[in-house]
Amino acid sequence: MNQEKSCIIQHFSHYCSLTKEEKQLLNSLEDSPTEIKANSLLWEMGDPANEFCTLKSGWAYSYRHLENGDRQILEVFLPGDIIGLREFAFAQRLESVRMISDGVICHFPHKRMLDLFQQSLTLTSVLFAISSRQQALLTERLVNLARRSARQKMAHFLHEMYLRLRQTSDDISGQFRLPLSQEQLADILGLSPVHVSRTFSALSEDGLVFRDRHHVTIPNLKALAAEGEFDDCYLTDNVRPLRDHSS
Amino acid sequence: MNQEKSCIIQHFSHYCSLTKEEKQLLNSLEDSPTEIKANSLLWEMGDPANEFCTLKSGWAYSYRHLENGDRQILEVFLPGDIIGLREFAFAQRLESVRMISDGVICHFPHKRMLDLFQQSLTLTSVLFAISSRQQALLTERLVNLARRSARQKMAHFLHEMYLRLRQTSDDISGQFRLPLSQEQLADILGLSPVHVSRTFSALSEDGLVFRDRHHVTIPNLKALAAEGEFDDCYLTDNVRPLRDHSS
DNA sequence: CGTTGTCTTGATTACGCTCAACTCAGGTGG
DNA sequence: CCACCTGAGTTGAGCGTAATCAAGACAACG
Repeated sequence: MNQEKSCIIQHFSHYCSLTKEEKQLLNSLEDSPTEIKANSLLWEMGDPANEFCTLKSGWAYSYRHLENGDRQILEVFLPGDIIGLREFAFAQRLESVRMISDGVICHFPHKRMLDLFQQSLTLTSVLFAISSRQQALLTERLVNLARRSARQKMAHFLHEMYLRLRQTSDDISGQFRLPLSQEQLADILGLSPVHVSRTFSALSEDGLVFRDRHHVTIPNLKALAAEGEFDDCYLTDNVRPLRDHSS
Repeated sequence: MNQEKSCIIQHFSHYCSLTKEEKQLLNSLEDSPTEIKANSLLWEMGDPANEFCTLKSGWAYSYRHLENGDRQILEVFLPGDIIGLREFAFAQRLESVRMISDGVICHFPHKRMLDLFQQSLTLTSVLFAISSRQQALLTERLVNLARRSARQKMAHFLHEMYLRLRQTSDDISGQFRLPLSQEQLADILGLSPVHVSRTFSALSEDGLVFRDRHHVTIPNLKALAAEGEFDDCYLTDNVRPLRDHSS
């Protein structure tokens, strides 16, 4: 197939084993890889929406601005993720998307969704499953934002990021790079940057998380999970591989 | 077709005009209407998930329990809504669902999704669009919970409910029945029941919302929108009717 | 070595929570 | 018909978590 393993194929393969034809179809969708600089805007709320993107490398986030100048980050995208899936039903972007680091994205016009729907029942199901998973992440973040203390929010978020990173990179044994400023963390967690700093200190004092610049160490994953009431069922357990009749 | 207009057909028709065959297919999916009592549980988190439901009449909500006994309500479902769409990719329920009022639901096994995917490109697209819209609602609630004051949360939520109700019931000119206790409102908005009461009083004093038991009056919709920074683009504007090539 | 941006630390403030008492409406039974 | 009970909603007092404001530390970079 392709020398450099397509990351969208890798992503889809998490859900279901794919036939050669399906892989080819997916490959053809990921056809225009574009390099993109850290901190640059993919699109802004209100822009016309007629494609989504797959993130081949780098990190990105979607966010919304509020009238008082606050900003809420909605999702953090990692390599392999699909960006803008949510806006399939809309003519305009509902949220802005910005790169965190340098990266490569591929464009995927909404129109071609219909090709995918027509040509493969399996891929249709998988795409639906991916959308479901994104919703589950969002729901979890909602609960996190609405109901938990600053400590719990931080603990939960760090745990989630650790698990998501471990799913693609092979084991990283309690350590990872988190290329987010404390201001960005604040915008994710619904806190002030100042309080993010304090919360990090507090977690550190209790030996739950250590951090040096953007390098995070989690000495005891279970302890962190307990602190953040983290339950990974929305991330891992139950992702069900749906199968085509014909496969 | 069907004497009593199927509410799922009505729902789908919002997005796209449907052929006779498509309507028949949809009708066949909504095959086992079941009466269900107020306050009864549709399912609980952790239950096996192999179907979703369409809500023919009555209100329902999905929620999550937290360890400290708090509860977060994730979504409020109105007649015509699809419940449990998010869990398509999962083997277990990620959230519990409970009826608010007496109602009627129809079951729709996940397996039959594949029939739908195979038989109609249009319906596949519309289902995707419905899922997108639900995500948009969820995202909006997330921003609301994370970043707004109690006043704004209330204002925003009431405005959203008003618009959603107006989309199905014909014009209700600033008044509607909101069959939610203040405890339920608190669980939706991430507030304490006590503070919901205070916030209602505050909004009342400023003439933004009047309320008698479960009857809500909004004298000035624009003022309420301003208070809650409400922007309806996620609800109405941009829902794009996607069309099948063949139609 | 100075500049810049990010992070830290301290002091003060405020929004919403908790606890508790009270009101009120609706329902029940004597 | 009235007395009582119950559950929802209201109001007040005090408290706590996190926000805000402001000053200082620190690292990276020119």
